[in-house]
Amino acid sequence: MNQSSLRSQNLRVVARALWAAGGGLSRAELAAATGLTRATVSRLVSELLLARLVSEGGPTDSGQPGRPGTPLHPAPATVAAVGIEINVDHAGVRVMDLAGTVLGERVIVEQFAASDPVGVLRDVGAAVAELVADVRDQRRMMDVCGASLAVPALVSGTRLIRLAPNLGWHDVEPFGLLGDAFAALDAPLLVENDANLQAIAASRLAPGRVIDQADFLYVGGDVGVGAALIEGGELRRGGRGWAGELGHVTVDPKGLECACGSRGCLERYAGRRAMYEAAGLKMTFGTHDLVERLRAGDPRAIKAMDRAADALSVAISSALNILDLSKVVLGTTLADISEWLVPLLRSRVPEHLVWSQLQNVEFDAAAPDEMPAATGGAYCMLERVVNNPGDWIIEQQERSAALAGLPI
Amino acid sequence: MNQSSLRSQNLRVVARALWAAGGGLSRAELAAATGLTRATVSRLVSELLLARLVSEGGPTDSGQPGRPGTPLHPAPATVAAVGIEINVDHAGVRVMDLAGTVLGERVIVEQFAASDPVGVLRDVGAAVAELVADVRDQRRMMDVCGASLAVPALVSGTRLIRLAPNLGWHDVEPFGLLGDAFAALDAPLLVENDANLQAIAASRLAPGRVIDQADFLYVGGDVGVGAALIEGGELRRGGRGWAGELGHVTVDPKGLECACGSRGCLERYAGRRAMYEAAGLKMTFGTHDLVERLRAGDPRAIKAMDRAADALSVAISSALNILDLSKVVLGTTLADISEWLVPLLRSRVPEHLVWSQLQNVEFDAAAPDEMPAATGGAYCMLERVVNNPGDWIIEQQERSAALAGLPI
DNA sequence: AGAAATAGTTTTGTGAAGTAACATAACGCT
DNA sequence: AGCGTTATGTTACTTCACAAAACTATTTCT
Repeated sequence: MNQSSLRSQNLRVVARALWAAGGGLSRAELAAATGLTRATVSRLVSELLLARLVSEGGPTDSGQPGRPGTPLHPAPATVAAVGIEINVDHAGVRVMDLAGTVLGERVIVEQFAASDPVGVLRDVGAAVAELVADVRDQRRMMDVCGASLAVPALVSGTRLIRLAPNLGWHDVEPFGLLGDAFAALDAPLLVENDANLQAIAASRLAPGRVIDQADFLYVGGDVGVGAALIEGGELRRGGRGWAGELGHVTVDPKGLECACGSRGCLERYAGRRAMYEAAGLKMTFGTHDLVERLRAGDPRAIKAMDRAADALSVAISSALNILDLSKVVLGTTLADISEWLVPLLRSRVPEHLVWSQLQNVEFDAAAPDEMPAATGGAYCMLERVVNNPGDWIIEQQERSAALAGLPI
Repeated sequence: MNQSSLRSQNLRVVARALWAAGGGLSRAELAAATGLTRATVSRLVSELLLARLVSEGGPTDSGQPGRPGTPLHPAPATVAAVGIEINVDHAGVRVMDLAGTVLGERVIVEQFAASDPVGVLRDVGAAVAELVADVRDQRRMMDVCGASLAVPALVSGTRLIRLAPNLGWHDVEPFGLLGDAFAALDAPLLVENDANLQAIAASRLAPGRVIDQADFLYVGGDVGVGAALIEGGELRRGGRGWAGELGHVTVDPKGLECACGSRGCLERYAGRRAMYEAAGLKMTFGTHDLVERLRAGDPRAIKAMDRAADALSVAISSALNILDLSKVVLGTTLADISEWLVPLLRSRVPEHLVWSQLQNVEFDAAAPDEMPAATGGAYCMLERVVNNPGDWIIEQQERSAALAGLPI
């Protein structure tokens, strides 16, 4: 470490403090929050202002004596990220700025099961480029700091989709397939498992603004069951990013056969397809049908849900025993039926826990969001900037230097 | 962060680089390894030499032209840590220096099941003080930088034993019970679950010297089954330090009843007690009897082991799916029978894994060690010094100032 | 013996944050 | 309105850690 890394470290500390508070802090308040002196904070803030990552608010009437501070905020609509999600029954794109404001979005309801990745990604890439152009037209100017692509898949590194059984994709490298218009954005792309990004969305109110006690197991269900681990507000990806594969945890070694070759996988009981089959329903977009049946008290639906709860209890308790977590957040399909599911889990999960005498388990449903994985992905890319403002500033300087070097 | 934290950060970087290499690096080599300049490394090393954390070796005949470098080593026998472990059938104490050399040890073979924590801890504390005094007599001088106490228990924070079913202890705070002679050492005490510390021992060759690819699930068996997670050479403790409770993961929801109140817990099949019962053996110290029967090809023993392997396959695969780990290290009891166990696990575990097509699972037995948890605990306390040499130096200065202020 | 090569030290320079004083801008009292 | 009080933000100067470069020391090779 040298002095310049000290500087960028403090730049980061200041930025994180401002984002964590959701903005509205003055320089003096930031100094108090970070332990740095007002002079140092002033200098760092002026750099963030120059880079247009932060903007100054109007003076506030505090009612206190003394010179009022100028509140600072994450800069609106100057730097933005694109979140993309592709799932079995829909795709979605969302553009979000550093403040967490959604600048624009598109949803495409369509079946992507057994689809052709080349065509799908080309269309999605074009839609992204169009959406970004629209947003840029409306607002004055906007830098795209990154894009994320959420897929129900095992992803290798941050680029390669190894296996997406429910889409019928394997070994797809999306970056090249999103097309020239997307490439022209010149934004880094993060390819990531959808449950991982949904979990990030569930742990934050806005980019860099982690909710209290953000240590939980996220369980999101769709056709399959995906899970992810949040510890201290951070996603635990595991070595290859495949952590949280709860869907194929064995809940009954003598149970139902699964497409994966094993027996008694959680997915065969608590996946959306499994529950719909057990409830005698036809698969459609969303969970409207199942919720309606449950609300009506349909015995087959209730039985399907009960069986799912049993399986989930075993798998979730295993995860909690292994990970030492005491909070579970349900997302997507499972959030939709949480009204019925959570009471069952609340009574059944502790039966399997070593420490149920010492600590309660908390169950929660994630806030409703049409495209939680796109949201989480956008958070990720925005936080790359907030967590490394120094790198972003240098990158931008290089970019504008390159532009100046190549006159139009 | 300020300049002094920059300094201590670099002190740490240098110390970690030296320890990671196992010593023997010259200042110039350290500079190359850390990216700092030779001048800076020189200054930092002189500080470490002054604090007696590092010592200079004799000149080496490299055969290369140019002035030969002076190799630096972790200082032997100047700073040491005490590792203590208490388990069902034995207790052990080990004193280890910064180089990883065992300066002295004691083993007490005795039954501690349903024991009185007050008496046990008093005796152990006295044994520790005696051992340290012995070592100090032999060597010139020695600072004790910390002590660790490993117990088969759920530990809260780093002090309180909440629940140790197999010892019959609950809500014990060991620090005060280890006695005045122990307190006179004036060393911080870390109380920790035994499997956690065994896993640390399994991930290192010496203090601060992490083995390659130190990402694994450690599974250690004794009366119960304990597990722990090592990721990137670091222990993942979970929020309360209870991570890795594999022993009570449900491997069969309709299985055998367990003392914990649940059914089909792993421990009921793969714990030492369960295996001994199934093999028709009487519990004794160690696993000698079981190993002998297995070697002789006794069918009951083989069947017991096979049933354990089945249960372990389910629990381990759940853990690997959830954590995205692809390596398992077996310790203690399970390491003793790994010759028979590992081939079974190698074929059965992948059946339950989502990514078994994409990645192999590696199984290993931990290196034999009479008291792995004491070793791991000593590593922990020694690494506190290596990872924060600046803090240690300040602490020592304060200590000697206090001594000077209170003349004998 | 002298050149080349490498190790470690010394000196000087740079840059980041701390310190302290000051300018600025509000409130409140007389 | 005028003045003191209080808090914010800025400026000039100091401190300190690391970088750069020159220098000394010690070895091998020719």
